[in-house]
Amino acid sequence: MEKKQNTLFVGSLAKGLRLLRAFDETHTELSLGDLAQRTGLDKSAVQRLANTLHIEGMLDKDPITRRFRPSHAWLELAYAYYWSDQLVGQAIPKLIDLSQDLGETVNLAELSGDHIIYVSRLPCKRTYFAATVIGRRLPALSTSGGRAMIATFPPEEREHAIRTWPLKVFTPQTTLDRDSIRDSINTAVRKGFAISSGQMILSEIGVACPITGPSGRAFAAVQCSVSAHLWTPERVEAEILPRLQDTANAISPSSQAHRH
Amino acid sequence: MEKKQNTLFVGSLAKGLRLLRAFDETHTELSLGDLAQRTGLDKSAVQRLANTLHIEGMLDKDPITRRFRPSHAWLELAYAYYWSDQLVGQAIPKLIDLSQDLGETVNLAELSGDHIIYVSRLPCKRTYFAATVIGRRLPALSTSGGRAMIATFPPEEREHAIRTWPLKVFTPQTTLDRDSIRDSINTAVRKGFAISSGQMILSEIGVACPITGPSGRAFAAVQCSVSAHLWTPERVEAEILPRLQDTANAISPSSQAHRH
DNA sequence: TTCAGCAATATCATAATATGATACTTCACA
DNA sequence: TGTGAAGTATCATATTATGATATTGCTGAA
Repeated sequence: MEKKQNTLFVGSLAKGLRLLRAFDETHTELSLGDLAQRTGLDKSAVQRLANTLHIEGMLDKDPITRRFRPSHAWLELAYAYYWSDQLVGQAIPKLIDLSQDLGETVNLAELSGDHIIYVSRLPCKRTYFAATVIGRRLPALSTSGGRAMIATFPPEEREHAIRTWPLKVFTPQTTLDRDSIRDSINTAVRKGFAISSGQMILSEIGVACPITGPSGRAFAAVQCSVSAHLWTPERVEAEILPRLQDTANAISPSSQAHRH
Repeated sequence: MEKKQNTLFVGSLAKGLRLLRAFDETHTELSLGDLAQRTGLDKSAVQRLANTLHIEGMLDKDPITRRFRPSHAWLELAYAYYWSDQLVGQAIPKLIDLSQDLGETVNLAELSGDHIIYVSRLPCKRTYFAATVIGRRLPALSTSGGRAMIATFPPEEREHAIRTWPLKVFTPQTTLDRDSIRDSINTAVRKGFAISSGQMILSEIGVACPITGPSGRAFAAVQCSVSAHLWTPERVEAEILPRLQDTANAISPSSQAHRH
């Protein structure tokens, strides 16, 4: 079978993780066959691995359909994550204040490679389900939060990100033109925040401020989403931005190292 | 080494999962030695497994302290979980409405064995960090949500739960007396909701309504927490309960099977 | 600076463990 | 009742994980 590098690598464990990652927003319930297909693993291997994950409580098994689903243990992992991320503990009370103050949806996003990931979300109004779920990963270049963070990078890195980081179409308005993304980020460099419209969801305006530590480089951002039917970018800048910026400034990451 | 049952069980995978579970609220950053100690695994095994988890992106490694931490992938798993749990999608918009309406913290709890697990939390006021984190598991008998659910069980099962399910002290007011818990649950049977005081946090009042499907048996509950300094149980029942109950009734689980 | 002590990392012969082909069973649907 | 697809069980084989040991690198004390 495929030889995975050296003796410090446990292949069976890696394969088991592939089963877990086979589940996503469109694959919520998978049979053995589905799992084999999605992971590219042998039928017997999937059988054994899935059985192990089931016994260990990582997968629920529907007794009638025999299909597997993520178990509550997946939420327990998120629980452990939250305690390990100091920034979240720092930020949560201030985000609550902000969301109550603004009456609009407030998010905490962290940089995760070339994507952002929503770590905390406080919905204040009905929105799409996808806008309420934590753990969502989006291309950093396409989000106000990502642009706000990239704007804090040194120029060469900034340019490298603009040139090479991935893009993906979400709405007809999603910008795939890297030059206009560069303009947007340059504006963020000057102004200290980023605004975007309709990138992820049509008629949605996003505004974000970076959370910068002593180094000046941001690994996280506070973001606010509002409806373009009720707001204009100008009003967002006038009414939302000041408090958003105060909140971002008040959340200073404690001195310890950050994930990269 | 320890022989784990049959040939349908992949020991290495199970061991890898043990590493993941070694992280919790008080163990947020673990060295190889820590991991070996907490999992009871051999030093070499831990080295290989942790290395694998790191390569696969499940553990972040601090380059200077060499210690491991949960990675963003743990949130991605939560993300996948949310899409797989139909109840959450059903409930979220209604919970948002409710929290805006009440101006108080609202939670969605599901039954997970003999514990409840918080699946969705909408904090409206500053609270303890622990009260904002999803994935928290608590003994069902000690929470208003758990009692509300148990109250929907057939009498024998109810009694079995009251007699055997675990209890744990969280505050000086946490009830360890199963007779008084039985009283509380019996009240919930009659009234259709449960109220508790100071069980998890001092000076906190919790009120919960079960979410019942066609079978009449609940696997989830909507719960609201308020400060005992500002509320009395009577006022909670008069002012919060009606809207809480409406919300719980409006969230009917779709017909598919539930995790057990 | 040197040294001691500890933890992380690398190596390797061994056999235990995962492998995957195959056969059996169950279930859904015709 | 029959057919096919999917889940389940078995087993001989050698690949893969094992864990003892050696090496390296780091931290703090002398």
